[in-house]
Amino acid sequence: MKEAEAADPRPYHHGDLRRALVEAAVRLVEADGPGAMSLRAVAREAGVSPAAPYHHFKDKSELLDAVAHEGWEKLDLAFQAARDAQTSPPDRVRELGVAYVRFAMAHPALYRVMYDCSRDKADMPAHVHENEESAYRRVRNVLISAGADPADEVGLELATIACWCAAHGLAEMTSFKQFDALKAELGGEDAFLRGVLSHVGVFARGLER
Amino acid sequence: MKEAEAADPRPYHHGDLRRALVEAAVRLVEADGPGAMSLRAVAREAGVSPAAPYHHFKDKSELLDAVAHEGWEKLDLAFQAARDAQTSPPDRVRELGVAYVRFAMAHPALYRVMYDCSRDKADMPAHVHENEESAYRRVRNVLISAGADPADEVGLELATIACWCAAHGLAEMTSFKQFDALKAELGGEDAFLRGVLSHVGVFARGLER
DNA sequence: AGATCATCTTGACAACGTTCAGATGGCGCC
DNA sequence: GGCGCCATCTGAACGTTGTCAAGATGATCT
Repeated sequence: MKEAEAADPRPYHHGDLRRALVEAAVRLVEADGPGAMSLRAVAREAGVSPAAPYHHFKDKSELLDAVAHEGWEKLDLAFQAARDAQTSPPDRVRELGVAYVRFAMAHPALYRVMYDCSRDKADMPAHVHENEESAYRRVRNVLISAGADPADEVGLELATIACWCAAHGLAEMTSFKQFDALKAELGGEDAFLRGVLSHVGVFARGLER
Repeated sequence: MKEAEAADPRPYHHGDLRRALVEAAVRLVEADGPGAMSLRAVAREAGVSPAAPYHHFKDKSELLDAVAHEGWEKLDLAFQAARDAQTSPPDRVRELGVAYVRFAMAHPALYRVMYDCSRDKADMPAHVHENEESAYRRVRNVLISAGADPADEVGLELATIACWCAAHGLAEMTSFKQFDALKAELGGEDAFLRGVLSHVGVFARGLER
């Protein structure tokens, strides 16, 4: 085979399996859900034998890690867009949250894989992925540019975590509840998302103003 | 076999399989994680053949539904305790959140199953489980007793959703990040949880007071 | 007692993850 | 330029899983 699949160093025998496998995996995950993604199906899709993937990934879970990595990169792209939008800094925090939830709604299966992988690697103490970390930093920086005090390490971290939690919670929630009535009443999905994200302050009642 | 397993109507042949299966399933899930729970292992644990469960559950997923149901009931118990605690109504909202997260931390695998099941049944339009719904109502009622306006349907629902999202997000987060440094700095886990839940107000900056 | 019906077992099937011995072919070395 | 090496891929196999169909078992009702 001399297909010359337009890969930079034109590395292997096949063209560039590994890349082909990851792409096939992402496609299958997004099409039929994470549960339906079998190693054999991925190999089939890529046109290789069921054992071929084992020369590029030690495990099925390592393939899923690669899929998750792809997801974090896409999320980072969505963040970039929201961060560059021309809104006032405080609004930008909220818009980042909206962008996050919209990403999860656009790629529900991918989103699930991203978090499943994080969970399964939680045994290592204080381990963080690069991409996961970069997304975290991005939120943190927007908070600072929105007026948070960079010197208050603890407060800043708590705020970042809180943002993340609310956005992640809402993202998961919208994946199995439609809230159609609410959305209609509020005049659209965006209004709904902003509404929820704005309202989380209820937890703060009685503390911290 | 005439074991007479102390079941109310002493219903079946075996004693009360179904109950035994659900309990074995919960045990296995909590012990080795949701992924390690196989139908055959559950049957083995209960001392029956691999096909026996199919007379009580149409699917593996239906067994998992039962496990999830068990989980929602346990969560409801934890809520009950937090709701009956002698705290001022506004604090009670936050303590409900803390109780929720503590439940998730105490039963991480069960918690995961609860949400995986909800997700997988999201195809039905506007379908809600009874237990899921009851937990939802409970939060809503505490919000009302904490001073929320019961007449403002939309606002109340948004607030309930927001509480839920923040708590669920934090619950998931703590399942794969330890936050040990932060907890130490704040003087304990409870302080950490309260800190995050109190801080979610950042999303509200620029909107809603 | 004898029939009925839910309950449980046996045995089978396809699909899966994973492994291992061997085929294949591109690359550097002489 | 020929040769050998080693990464890459194949084929076949093993054990396990979810699921199903056909038969055995035994409690319950008349």
